[in-house]
Amino acid sequence: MITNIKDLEQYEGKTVRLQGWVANKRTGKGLVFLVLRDGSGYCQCVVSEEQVSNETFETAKRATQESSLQLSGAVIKDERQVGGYEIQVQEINILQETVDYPISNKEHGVDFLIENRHLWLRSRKQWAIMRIRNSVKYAIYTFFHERGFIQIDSPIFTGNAAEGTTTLFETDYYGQPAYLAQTGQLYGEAAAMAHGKVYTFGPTFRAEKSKTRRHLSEFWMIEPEMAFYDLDMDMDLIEDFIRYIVTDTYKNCKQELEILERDTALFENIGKKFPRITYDEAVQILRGERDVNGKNSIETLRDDLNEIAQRIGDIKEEISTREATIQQAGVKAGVKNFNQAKVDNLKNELRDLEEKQRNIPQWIDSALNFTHGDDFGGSDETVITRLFNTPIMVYKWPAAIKAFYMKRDEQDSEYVKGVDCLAPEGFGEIVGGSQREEDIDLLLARIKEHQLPEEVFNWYIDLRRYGSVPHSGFGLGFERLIMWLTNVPHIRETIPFPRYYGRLFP
RNA sequence: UCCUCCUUAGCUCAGUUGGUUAGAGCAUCUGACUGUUAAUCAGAGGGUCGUUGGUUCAAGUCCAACAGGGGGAGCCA
Repeated sequence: MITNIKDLEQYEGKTVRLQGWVANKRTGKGLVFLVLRDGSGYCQCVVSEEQVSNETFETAKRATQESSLQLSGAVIKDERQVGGYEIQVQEINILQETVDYPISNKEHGVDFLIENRHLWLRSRKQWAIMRIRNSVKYAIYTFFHERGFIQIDSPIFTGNAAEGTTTLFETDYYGQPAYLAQTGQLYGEAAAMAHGKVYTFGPTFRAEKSKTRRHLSEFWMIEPEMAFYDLDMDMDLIEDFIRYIVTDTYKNCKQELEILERDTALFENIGKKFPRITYDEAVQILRGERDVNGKNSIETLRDDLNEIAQRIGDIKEEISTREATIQQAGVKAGVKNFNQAKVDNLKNELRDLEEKQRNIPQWIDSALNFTHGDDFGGSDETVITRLFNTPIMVYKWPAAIKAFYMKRDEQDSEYVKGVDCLAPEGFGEIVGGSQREEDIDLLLARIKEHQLPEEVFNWYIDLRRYGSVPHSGFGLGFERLIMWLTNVPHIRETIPFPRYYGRLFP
């Protein structure tokens, strides 16, 4: 019988049989340490020359990184180990000896790793990220199921370019043009009129030639839609939803978050009420005209700049000291190499800092000169959310920069009842939502204003023709959410096989 | 589409104002070491410096074009 590594605690002191792959190997005299992974976890397996046959010991020495094997041995409790247990090996049987596995335990560049994504998924951090992705997906289903929502699938082939703004993938659909869906929202609205509360959760496609760490061509979206919900109810739901996901992840993915070295401040602050501010207030905060918790956006940025300049000075000094050491006559090879490695690392850090040093003045400039009525850019969102330690809700947006289906504010018709939820620590937008326009005449007027083809929206307009009700919803980018929770630097790491501009394989 | 940076060993990167035979760490192989956590130490092998053209006595280094990639803007989740 085969045991999973995650279940080892049930077998302390007993002999078990494991199967998996060699994640890492270290050797000592008369000893081989194999770190085995089996998909469920990691476990160090010790092969001692004194305790096994010569044949078994030779086999252990032959086991290279990523070789597949089966082994049996006794389960020993050992607090020092990652899973808390290790195996005293008795027998090993190699299934396949791996030669020249491309990914080592040392650092690699993003491009190389993406090229080897099919193998990279085996790595520890990637393993943790995919498990969190799975856990969050399950939590999303649970959250909505517990609240009486029905999960509804929207089509992937659509005939209309929904909001008319973004570039879509065009394809041939039995001789007529069709587009890969960029949102399921309009279909969600139709389903909400059938079920009351629904949500879609599926892949969406954008053909923008974006090359940034926040964009994918194919990504997953969660889009709830609720009949008889106004904007306030929508915001309440967003807040409950985000808090539920974050809390659930903290509770169920402890080991994974540890592997990823995720700062836990987010999880400790998530119980606090999310501040709700209007777009106008957000603009004041951005321009530095209004402080948040005693912090001013512009001053914070200037402090950052000073700190960076300070650090750059320190690094340059350390580099010249170490280089002087290397230059000295009669320096031992070990000392020389050690210092050279330090210098290389420092130079890398220096490059990152100098990039920031170039960027921050632009951020300050963008913040100070922000024009009321514009949409926030990436840096603006960073500047605002840096001042908060919980997600924030920005609502009441200028109508001109939002989609045609958003309902106008009754008191202030230049604004719409839309909301963006921005994640803290500088992360930026994760949710965009709104109350929808339910009046058929107003909706028709908006479609005209936005110069959208009315014919393709006929079915959508029907929803206002027959029993129209106030309703609201929001959209959440699944990968953005995972990126925020795991704090990985690049969205490409949050999906098993990323698709983005220029990338179709593996 | 625009701005910016990069391309040197299997991987990550040094390589100064152009100047002898191209440098390191990791990985691989050999050896040393009773317990390592990305182990460490000693040694060995491993290169058409992205491609093409130009300047020069001499090009990894300077210039041009092209290709590939990173980051960002726009757009967005």
